[in-house]
Amino acid sequence: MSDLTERQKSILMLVIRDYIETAQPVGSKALVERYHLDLSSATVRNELSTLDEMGYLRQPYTSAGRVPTEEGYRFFVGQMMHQAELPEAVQHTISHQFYQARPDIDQWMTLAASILAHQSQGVSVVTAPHAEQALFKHVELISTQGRQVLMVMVLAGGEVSQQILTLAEPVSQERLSLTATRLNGLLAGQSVDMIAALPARSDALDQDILTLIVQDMRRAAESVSGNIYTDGLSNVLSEPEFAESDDARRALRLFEERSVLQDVLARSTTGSMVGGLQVLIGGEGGWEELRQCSMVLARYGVPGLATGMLGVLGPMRMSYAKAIPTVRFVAGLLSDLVNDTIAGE
Amino acid sequence: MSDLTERQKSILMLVIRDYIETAQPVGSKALVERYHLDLSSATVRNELSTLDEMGYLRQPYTSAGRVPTEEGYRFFVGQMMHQAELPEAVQHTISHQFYQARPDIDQWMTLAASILAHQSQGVSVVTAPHAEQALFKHVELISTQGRQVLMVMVLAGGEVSQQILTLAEPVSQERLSLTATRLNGLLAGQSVDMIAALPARSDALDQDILTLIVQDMRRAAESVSGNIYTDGLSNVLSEPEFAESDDARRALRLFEERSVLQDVLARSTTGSMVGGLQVLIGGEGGWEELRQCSMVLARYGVPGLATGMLGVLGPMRMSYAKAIPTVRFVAGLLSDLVNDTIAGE
DNA sequence: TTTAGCACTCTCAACTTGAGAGTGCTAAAT
DNA sequence: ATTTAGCACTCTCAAGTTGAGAGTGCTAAA
Repeated sequence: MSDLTERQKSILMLVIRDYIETAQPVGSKALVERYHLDLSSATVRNELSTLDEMGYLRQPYTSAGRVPTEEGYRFFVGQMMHQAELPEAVQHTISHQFYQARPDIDQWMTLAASILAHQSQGVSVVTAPHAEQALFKHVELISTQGRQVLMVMVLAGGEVSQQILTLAEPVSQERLSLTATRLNGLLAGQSVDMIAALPARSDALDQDILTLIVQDMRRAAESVSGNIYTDGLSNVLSEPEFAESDDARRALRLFEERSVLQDVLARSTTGSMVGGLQVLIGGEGGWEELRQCSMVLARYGVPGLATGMLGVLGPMRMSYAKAIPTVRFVAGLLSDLVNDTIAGE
Repeated sequence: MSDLTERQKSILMLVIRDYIETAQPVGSKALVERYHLDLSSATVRNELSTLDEMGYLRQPYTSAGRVPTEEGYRFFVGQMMHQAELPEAVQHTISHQFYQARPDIDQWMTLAASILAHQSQGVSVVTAPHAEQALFKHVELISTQGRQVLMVMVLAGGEVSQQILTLAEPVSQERLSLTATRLNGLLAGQSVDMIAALPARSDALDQDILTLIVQDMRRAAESVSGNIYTDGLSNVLSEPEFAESDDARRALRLFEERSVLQDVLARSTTGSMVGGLQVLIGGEGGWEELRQCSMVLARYGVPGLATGMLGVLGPMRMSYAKAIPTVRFVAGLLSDLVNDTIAGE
């Protein structure tokens, strides 16, 4: 399939680049003029026609200009993937923002989403780092009032979950602290399954908390990540392909009902993975809702310990030239942060 | 201004109700037919013309039907305010959802936002309950690795904040726990200002943590609330008045850049407050971005201890008949939950 | 006070039209 | 064997044009 002449390649790239900029079908004459090609429009026309037959381009209607097909975009991305690098100045600005931010996972995630959205002019998605296997680290019990207790649990990897529980009868803060200390000693470093397999505790309070801990850990394990951070949703509406309100609505909905999004991220180990990045074009993999969209995704973090995903979603003709290097760079940055925070020195 | 005859009132109500449903200017003939009035269209025409002069209605262009003015909506809402109640069946469904949800503030907020958005077909906004004055309750220090420490702080009222800090040199978990215990004893129940005024601690670690605690409490105090929960953003796009993409974009942006939203919520003690609810019509109070919008807002919680805001935003012709009772009911429900969780038995 | 009748106004959707851009093909030129 | 010029043809899109429909205000009669 890749038996393209050099000239064909460069024409194809130009067509796609032009279409990404203008969102207009691009014709032979315009191409020659705009890029000062040393060819006549007729020659270009012949080449376009060949590329059309090969499936890289198509005409939205008879005698209109050419528009890239999914195949075309795939070729384009393939070329792009290796060359693209973020300008150093931009790299510095971004790094700076991260190291200046308050050292808190929530802040980092928000910042990452914001940067991705701004740089790529698309919609960004970031999930918090998340351990494949939840390991218990610490629990804290804080009496708020009467029989209400706030339980704060920390997992190895830094995930924190909190929950309010109501006890059968009031318990003093001292007793809660003792219970917490006891459980911390007992459970440190254990996995959910190990904890679940523990023999029942004689103390009723211990047992209650234990049950809750297992519940919480299970929940933490099953969700890709409780929190998905997004930004740039309003960018969707500036794209001409979403001017027809109905498509835009569906896309927005996708982001509000996180479930679909979780699915996409979870299954995204499939697909063509190049250089740690993954580009899904036209909703590859069967997401009806994303048929006109592309995603640039990357996994970041420390494999086996704690990883998360991040990426950019945009129309098929999104600016890959910006999205790809940005996603790559931010993924690297977050990996470093996770590494510093969680893994070895 | 309110010297309207009964007939004028009922015609005005009908016009507005009709316009809210159809989004079309409503004319005299259609009005008579649709609501089987015992009047001729000519009579209605005269009344409409009077209402027009009084400033409750206006014509978008010569010889078109009538459309409500802001004044008109205000009248409509005034009438609505007292009568509207949520059907019992719906009340039960909603309560049920709350008591079935996991007892966790985050869950409750998300649920509230979701319910408001669905019921009102608008965009919902909910802020977490937040104490006017931050009182320290508890701090926990958890060593994650090397010199990295996770600090989890709980305020009276249940707000939890977490932050990662890097120490100058590694410290053992034992020493961290001791420090936490010491600080907990020292600071329990104190306000930021009291803590800030404390004499410097001799122990360097103590002092570092203390500084951080003050910082964190200050931050918690100044933001209306760190987290603003929203839902139903995609509903914006289904409204015909936002079909022109540019307005919709601006509205969406408003919700992404939380800063403006915070402002609106913070300043919203102004405005006509009836029965605990507040209805802002046409961006009353000078928010250019909200000129075509209305908001139904309520404060919930335990005054003086912990309160939050919740509300619905929609086009000026939003369904007040749904939004008002829903907001009122959910506010009551959340107040109960806050009360159960935080305040006295 | 209410109503019928009438002339008038204005919008909106449907249709028409012409310019512009683009194509494919063929035959000549390189 | 390529490349190019020329030409007839196709299709879209934006700009007018038009007519039906809905609505109004006014006047005069009930």
